[in-house]
Amino acid sequence: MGHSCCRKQKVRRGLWSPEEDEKLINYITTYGHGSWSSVPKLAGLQRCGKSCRLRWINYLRPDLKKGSFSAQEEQIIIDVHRILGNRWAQIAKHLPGRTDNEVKNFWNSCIKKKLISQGLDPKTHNLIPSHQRASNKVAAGNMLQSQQQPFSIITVNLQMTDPSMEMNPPIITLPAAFSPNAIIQRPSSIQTSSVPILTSVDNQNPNILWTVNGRENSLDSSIFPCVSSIQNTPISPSVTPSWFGILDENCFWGHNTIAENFRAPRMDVLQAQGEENNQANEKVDVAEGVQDMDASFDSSSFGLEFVESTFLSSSTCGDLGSMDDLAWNF
DNA sequence: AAATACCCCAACCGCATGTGA
DNA sequence: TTCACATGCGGTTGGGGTATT
Repeated sequence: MGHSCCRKQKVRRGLWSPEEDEKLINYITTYGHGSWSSVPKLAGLQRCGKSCRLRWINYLRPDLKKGSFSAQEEQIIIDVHRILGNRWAQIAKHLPGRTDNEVKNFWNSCIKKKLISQGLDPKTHNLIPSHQRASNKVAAGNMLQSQQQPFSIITVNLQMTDPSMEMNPPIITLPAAFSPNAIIQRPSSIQTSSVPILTSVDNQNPNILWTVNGRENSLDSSIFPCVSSIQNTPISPSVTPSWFGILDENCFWGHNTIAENFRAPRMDVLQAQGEENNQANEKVDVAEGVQDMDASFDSSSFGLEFVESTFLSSSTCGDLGSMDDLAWNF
């Protein structure tokens, strides 16, 4: 089969020779790549444009970082992958000099195994239950620990204090005691895109605005002029979320202090479901929502900009000099 | 020393999306 | 609006190197 660009002429395949590399480097450094499809002809290469592009991006580019990944880079990959899943190109953007292919290979050859050896599911980053680790089987119908906990109802109450709300997203503060299985209600008047960040709760240190992966971000609340609040009815006050955000139009998601992801559907969604089911079934729906978290994580369509902003804020903690990294591009 | 298994990673493949005629 | 082509992305493959038997 081959690429459409390869059918027109005979093309070489396989590993690149030093001579081919030299030709490509000479051409691109002199003329730039312009249209990749015309590069091989102009550079005197019997390769397809796609192959040239890949070779340049993954290997020949002068700004590439050579050598093995540092521990810090590895941690960044793990952190971003936890949020974005297998979006290698997005992950690589957080690692200057690294390519998506390189990150992907490193993940598949090293990190994946490391996580598994630590008892973590490399897809979800959740702890693999011991019985699954032993048998590598998922018992149908089994519920995670977090799913078995009771849930409470939380109402997000945003107070718009700034007319430039859309440009300055609000902080949402959480009550000290907050159940990770809470149902969170967002006022329908608030668009998802305008609520990009939610703050965390730390019972021990109320001054911390939010934390990710146990790291603290001492962000100045003045950055986010809009103030809001959440009221809830805690049932499981011993567990507080370390962070959470918006998954999509229908639900929130987050991560709690017992290292379990949770997902909370919107109240109005639940109510719609409740018209068909009785109250008992509604609780099951919530549990299933949490269970679906793992499956939906990779393919979810929540705002990447938000996620990246959140990640950058966390990964650069202690290095928060550049607040540009925290820009909200909504 | 030879055969085999395993691992890493460069490169390829197919699909999705973007762009311009 | 449609079509063709270019580009970008993630999954997969296969060759070469290394470890093990």
